Amino acid sequence: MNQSGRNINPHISVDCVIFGFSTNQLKVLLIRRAFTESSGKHINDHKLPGDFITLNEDLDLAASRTLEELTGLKDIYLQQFIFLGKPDRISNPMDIEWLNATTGHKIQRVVTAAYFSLINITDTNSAFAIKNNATWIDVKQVPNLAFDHGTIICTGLAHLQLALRNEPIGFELLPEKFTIRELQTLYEVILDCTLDNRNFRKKILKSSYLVQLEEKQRGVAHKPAYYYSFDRKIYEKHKKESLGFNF
Amino acid sequence: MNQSGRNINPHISVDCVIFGFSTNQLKVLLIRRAFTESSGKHINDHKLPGDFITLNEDLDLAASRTLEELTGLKDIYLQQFIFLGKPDRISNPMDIEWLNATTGHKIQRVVTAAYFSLINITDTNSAFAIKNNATWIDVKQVPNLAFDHGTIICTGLAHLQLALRNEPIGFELLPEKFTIRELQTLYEVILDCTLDNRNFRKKILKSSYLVQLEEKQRGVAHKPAYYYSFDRKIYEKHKKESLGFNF
DNA sequence: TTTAGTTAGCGTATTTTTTACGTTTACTTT
DNA sequence: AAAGTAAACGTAAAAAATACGCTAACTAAA
Repeated sequence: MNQSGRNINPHISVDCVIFGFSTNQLKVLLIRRAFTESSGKHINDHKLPGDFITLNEDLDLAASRTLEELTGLKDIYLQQFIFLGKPDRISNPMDIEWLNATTGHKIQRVVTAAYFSLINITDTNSAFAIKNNATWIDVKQVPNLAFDHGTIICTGLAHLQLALRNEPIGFELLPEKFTIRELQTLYEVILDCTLDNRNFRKKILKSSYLVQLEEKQRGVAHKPAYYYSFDRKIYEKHKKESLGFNF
Repeated sequence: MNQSGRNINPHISVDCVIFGFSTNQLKVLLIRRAFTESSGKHINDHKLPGDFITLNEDLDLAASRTLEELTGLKDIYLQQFIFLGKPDRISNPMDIEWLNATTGHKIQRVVTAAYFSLINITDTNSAFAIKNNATWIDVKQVPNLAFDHGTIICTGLAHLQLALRNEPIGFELLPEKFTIRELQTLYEVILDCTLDNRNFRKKILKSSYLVQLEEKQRGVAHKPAYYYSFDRKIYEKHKKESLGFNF
């Protein structure tokens, strides 16, 4: 089956670890994959979103295209974190059969650029996800995945953690306005640690780019919290390079 | 000229930003490129080390191969940092002509995996570099380079800085035994900052993986410094995750 | 209406780290 | 022997991080 399948480059693909934050959990968007092998065995598992690039497509644009197909959103936070180039990384016959069937190409060797992206789940249009058999799954409850996607997620999470330590990218996962407790919980689930609420709020309120709104929470059985928003312009203006180093 | 050139995959390449530290300077290994265009114009510039992968070669192994060809060393510290996938990133006719000539392929679109590596320059066998027209150049004095290699170096340096803040990888650039002043200078040139020698030594001597040797410097016109070595086993054993975050 | 439960927010105290800087020691050169 | 220089030892102050108490402010239950 030579060159009669989709108009793709069958050697280069992008995979996306799409992180979202909801109900105090860090979640990842996975695609349910269901098909029947030639042997008659029915497969029902999950995989990461991703696709082969088209013949002349920019890798970053391919990743953005994948995100938009699943969420309906443009200009989503997107960060490369690893590329996978072992010649034998696709060796499971089931995976090979599935790839050949879905691309119309005889897939051999694939080099993959992996990205992680951050989305506020409530911004997404669930119709897109439903149409593509995509579902949000708690990062701590990821099932066994196709290909090397489990490993990719672990690596993506490590890169997300490192990035979050150095830049306030967590805001990409939150709605326009949020409470300090929501921000703290976000940091706790991503960094997998426990933070003291009193020390956390003191620390982040020292920044000039966290803006307290006049609006407070409603309908909560405790003292209502103020809402805050992230002022990216102030952040970019006062962005300071961290000069410290761990030793 | 189809498939009659070198036995390579003409679509995927690796580029290496090889950092070395010498005479208190962070240096990068560049390849001098000299050839005559079909128009008769003589080109004499520099480029990063790199190569196309062979047909079934692992990307990481291709990068290691490139390093070994230039330095004679195996098992060098190697870190991926970016994957370049814009379809039009090779557009300079001179670069295209050079690629076609040196590969024996009609090169069109190239996707490149960029790595940075860290080498103690004195460990290298200069015969290898000489043979390959490679020369060490101060990172602050890099000339205009072929392709997008200038951009790749800048990005590589940023990744090196981030990595150095989080892990003591600077030791890869130093000899087996070194003084604290050498380590400090290394940090200063990579992070592009000035550190107080008294505070720097206090900080790093708190770690258990910096081992003071009995040997001291000789032939210096001031109090001789003690030599130290980096105990990787102690480091791996006591490696502690940094739980802090910048805000 | 009062009470209970819960979290937000304000706060103090202590510890740790960072930063700034002085001084003595120990070598080579003059 | 003196001078010059950097290593090493050190103190002090400031800043940041950590630990934790307590009051305020809401809803729900009694």
